[in-house]
Amino acid sequence: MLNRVILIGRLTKDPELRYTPSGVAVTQFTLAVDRPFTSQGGEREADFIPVVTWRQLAETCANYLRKGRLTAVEGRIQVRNYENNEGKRVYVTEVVADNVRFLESNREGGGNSSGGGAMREEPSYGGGGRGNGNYARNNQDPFSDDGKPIDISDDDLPF
Amino acid sequence: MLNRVILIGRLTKDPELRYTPSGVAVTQFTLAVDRPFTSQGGEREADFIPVVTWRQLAETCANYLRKGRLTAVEGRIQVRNYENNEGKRVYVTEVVADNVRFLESNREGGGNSSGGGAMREEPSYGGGGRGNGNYARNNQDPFSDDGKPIDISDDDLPF
Amino acid sequence: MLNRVILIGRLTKDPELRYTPSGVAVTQFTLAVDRPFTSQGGEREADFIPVVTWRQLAETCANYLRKGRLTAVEGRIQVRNYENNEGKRVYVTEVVADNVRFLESNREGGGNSSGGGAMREEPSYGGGGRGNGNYARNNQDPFSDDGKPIDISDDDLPF
Amino acid sequence: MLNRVILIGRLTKDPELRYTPSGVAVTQFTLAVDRPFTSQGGEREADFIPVVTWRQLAETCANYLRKGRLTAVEGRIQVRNYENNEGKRVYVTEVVADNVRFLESNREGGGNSSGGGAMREEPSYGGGGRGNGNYARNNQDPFSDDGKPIDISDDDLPF
DNA sequence: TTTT
DNA sequence: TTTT
Repeated sequence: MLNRVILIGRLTKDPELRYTPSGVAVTQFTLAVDRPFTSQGGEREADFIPVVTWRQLAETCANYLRKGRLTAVEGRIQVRNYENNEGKRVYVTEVVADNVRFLESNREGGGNSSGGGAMREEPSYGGGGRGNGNYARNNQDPFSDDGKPIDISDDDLPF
Repeated sequence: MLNRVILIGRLTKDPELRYTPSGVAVTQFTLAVDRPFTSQGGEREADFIPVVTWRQLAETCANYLRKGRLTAVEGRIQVRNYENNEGKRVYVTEVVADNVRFLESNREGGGNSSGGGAMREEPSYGGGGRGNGNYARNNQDPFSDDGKPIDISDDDLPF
Repeated sequence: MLNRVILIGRLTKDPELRYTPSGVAVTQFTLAVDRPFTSQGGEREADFIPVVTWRQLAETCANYLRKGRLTAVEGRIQVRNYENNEGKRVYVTEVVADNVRFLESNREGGGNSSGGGAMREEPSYGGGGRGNGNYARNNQDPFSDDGKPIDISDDDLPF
Repeated sequence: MLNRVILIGRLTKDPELRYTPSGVAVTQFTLAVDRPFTSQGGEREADFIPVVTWRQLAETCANYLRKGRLTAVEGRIQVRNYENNEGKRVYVTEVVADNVRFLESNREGGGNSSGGGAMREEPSYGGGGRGNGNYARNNQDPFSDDGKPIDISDDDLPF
């Protein structure tokens, strides 16, 4: 009934913009979120949390986010599942973002530090597809555990 | 740097209380959280989100939560991984709760509706283990995707 | 840049539906949110937090919420100010809700306990006014500190 | 029953560290949080939200936060009230923080941009007072509406 | 009575 | 000036 997540962390890589078959933009990235404590043995001090954004927000994220940038994400936890090529059901947990805040502007080329852009998704119930439709089916998918792309289809559209 | 989750949903089963080898109580359950929208084809309208609680909070949850109860959970997303029996690294995403609210009291036996108990974890940095130490190694683990118990060890203690 | 609030509490009174001069529905109510601890002297164990909802969500809240009902609210903190009749600037802090969950359905008349309704605001940027326009200017306003209605005007529309 | 706030904004002034009569550290500051939209008339595009921190967290905030710094705050909404010098009950709404993240390190003197410190409050139920006890009773209080200090006393301790 |  |  209620499902809300807020994260602040850093991108582990540059984000990856793709399009569904019907041309809807999707951007995925992973946030490294430092834990507030250290483990006994000193290991594992961050969680690596997959994030998905859709449509206009996806395009803005692809344009402005880069590896290492401090970023705030608001969204909800989604557990989707699909059948992998061995016929096994695989569960993927990710955060579907509806609000992303760029806490660090780009530093290269003189580096303004004037705040950082921002974006909030405006839900478009039944809106038409955007984007150019070139679905990068064979892209490396950082969320797949077997190095194969996850089939992101229009069925995965969050609304 | 910041990792906060708030969920309201219903338990898919009775919670499961176990103990780590050193005797720390752990309770796991899954929350079914209805999505605010319906999918095009009418399928998949809830997320099933695994939740873990530790120590005193684990024992309170095991005592008071039951299948179907409406429950609020506050915590953080954790991504742990372990090697399964085929030598493959498996990633487990779950919510480590530090606050659980029982939004429905028990209905059986006359059913008071007087509010419902509550529990907030008091972090005990370096505190001693509680519980009786009988680690139920062969219990069915609802989080495992292959029907085998996940090795929950003291390394998984969140603080 | 980010402003998110989640509350679970009980209504201190029935909600109050009004309309702005241009006919936009507004519903206000106060949530009593119990604190997780008791004060030394045993006093003050709840916060009383004013909540505002707009448009369709306002109408749904007015229809379904009642005094005493357990309710979850998601929104943002807003600090507005206005000049009172003594020419003094008064600051009003309230939660502008965009998501309200009814955690208890109505009990009277046989009492189904089958979940409770829910509502999420769909932001309508520049949308037309709804409602019948009868602005109850002389209604008792529970948020006013002097028994006079706070001038809720179209300037207060959150988007 | 549940009361959670997360804010990202900038300090409007340097924070102010004081001590209660029994020597407990308190730091107050105001966060300017930009709204995600602009008003019709172009006015009021930020909320100015008062924040209070206690004990160790208060001292860390006083040490590291400065006017203008981008800062994340996690906590709960608190509505306290006191009687002002005209015998009138005044209501003060503020966020009691238990987690503060410094999203910008200090820029002066070469300016590292290496992440920023952080602090999470460890609740000390019934713990003894810290600090040196010099309660600055006549300090200017930024939260007072009449230029007089609000009586922050040990009764206001959040636990 | 405010931040960038 | 409050809810259960």
